[in-house]
Amino acid sequence: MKPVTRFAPSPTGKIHIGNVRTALFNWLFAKAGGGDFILRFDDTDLTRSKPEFVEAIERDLRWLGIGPDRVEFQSKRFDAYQAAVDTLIAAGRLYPAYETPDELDRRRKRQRTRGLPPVYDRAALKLTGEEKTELEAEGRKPHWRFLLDNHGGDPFQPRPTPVIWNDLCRGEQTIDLSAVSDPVLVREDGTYLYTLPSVVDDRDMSVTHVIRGEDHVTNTAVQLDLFKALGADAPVFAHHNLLTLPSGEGLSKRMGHLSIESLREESGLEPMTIAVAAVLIGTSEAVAPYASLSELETHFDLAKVSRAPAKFDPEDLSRLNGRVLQELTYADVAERLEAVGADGGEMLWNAIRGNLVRFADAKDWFDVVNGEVEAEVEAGDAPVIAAAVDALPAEPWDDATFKTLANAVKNLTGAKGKALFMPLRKAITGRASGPEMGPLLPLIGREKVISRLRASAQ
RNA sequence: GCGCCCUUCGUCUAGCGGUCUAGGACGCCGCCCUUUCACGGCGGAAACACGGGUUCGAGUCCCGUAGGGCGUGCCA
Repeated sequence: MKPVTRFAPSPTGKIHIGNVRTALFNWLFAKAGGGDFILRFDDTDLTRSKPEFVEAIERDLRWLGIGPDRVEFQSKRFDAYQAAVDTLIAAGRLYPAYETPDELDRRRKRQRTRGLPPVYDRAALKLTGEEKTELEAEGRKPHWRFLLDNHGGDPFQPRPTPVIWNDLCRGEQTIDLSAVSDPVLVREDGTYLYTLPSVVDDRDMSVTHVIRGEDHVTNTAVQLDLFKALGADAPVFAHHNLLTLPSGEGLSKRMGHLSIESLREESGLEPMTIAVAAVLIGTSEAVAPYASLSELETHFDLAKVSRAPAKFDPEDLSRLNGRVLQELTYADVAERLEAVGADGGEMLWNAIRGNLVRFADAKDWFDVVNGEVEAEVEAGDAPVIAAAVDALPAEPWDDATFKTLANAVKNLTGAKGKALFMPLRKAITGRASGPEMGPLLPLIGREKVISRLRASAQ
């Protein structure tokens, strides 16, 4: 059976590398199995969900190369959720409760101070018909809780109720449902809470594999019970470890400069840099500069994901980016170079790609080769530069011309090593560091070289 | 507080009782290449959280301690 996976962000903000980890795990898993990837917007919270975040998330994913096979919106599926609610009520698995959030909060605190797990005591289950009528007469509206399976025990004396599944990342998992509160599925106002739409959608959309962060493991136990209550086959689950910053804090804390949007636009990183880091950190695979998602796919394996949280240092991203850039061929980047006015041909790309940290740096080198440069040379450099003017060979030039020039200057001035090369590099490129001079020199051409040397010899 | 998970070089990790004088990757350091900086090539330093068991033998199994993550919501 072809796998069907989904990524279900709520469009209430921008996504970061942790979200991309989940999205890519799902996308890669689906593609590796020849299946489909669904982008499903969890926009049941109509007030917090914003169309601009829908767009931003789609844009970020598209930029990364993650094309969804289907896009779904939970806000369009309320009928299906209501049908599930009716089914559950008819089955006696959904019951009305009337406590206010304040009451529940106080109750939890009391349990906690007594050293008890803060599990809902199912008091609402004891309400008689008259009591409910009375409460509603007072204007109270119920919220609805899903009655978790107890293995047939007394609901007020829950027995240990292990829910067991084989997790593709974590191996066999066991969660005791008797330590979990009956989850609220429907609010007073009739809106649905995460758990219900998630399960109903996974069922209706034939999702075969749910791959998500380990913060969902308890949810999975509950959802497995809900699948069963709805008479649906449950998908296979996988819970990957979470990424943290070097300080140990979660990624969402510093969303500002770590959103995908900012990594793309402010930091100027390559999509594959983000993808490789997002997928491979926290696994036993080495983080390596793969050139495409399909190449990444061959190194991706849920079983290689660690069970411990992994530290991720944003500082490492720019170095990785340089390695990614270095792997790109002229054919890979020709269009992009053209678009930013930095297309100096294959020779130039090959000359500079080993020295780029960000793609935008290519434009700088294009300008070094084709535009004007301003050199900062020291007084002591003048003799070497002056000698270079005299020694400049006639064209045609090739990669060896710089060596010829350097030797000639060496003979004229006696300068050697750094004292020979740095003045020439600085005068000709306006930079103290950069790609090898050999390939660069013929690209700049004699005319520009000589005028730059003259300008610096002053 | 309670529950679940986790703890090997700076970081990500391999290791599933003897083959571990603990392997790889990134980073770091050095050397080479380059008569330059960088790129590249080669090499080096660098770790089993702690304490008890079990065993002929423990990084590997068990218990405890410490530390970390997650959960414990009418958030997702």
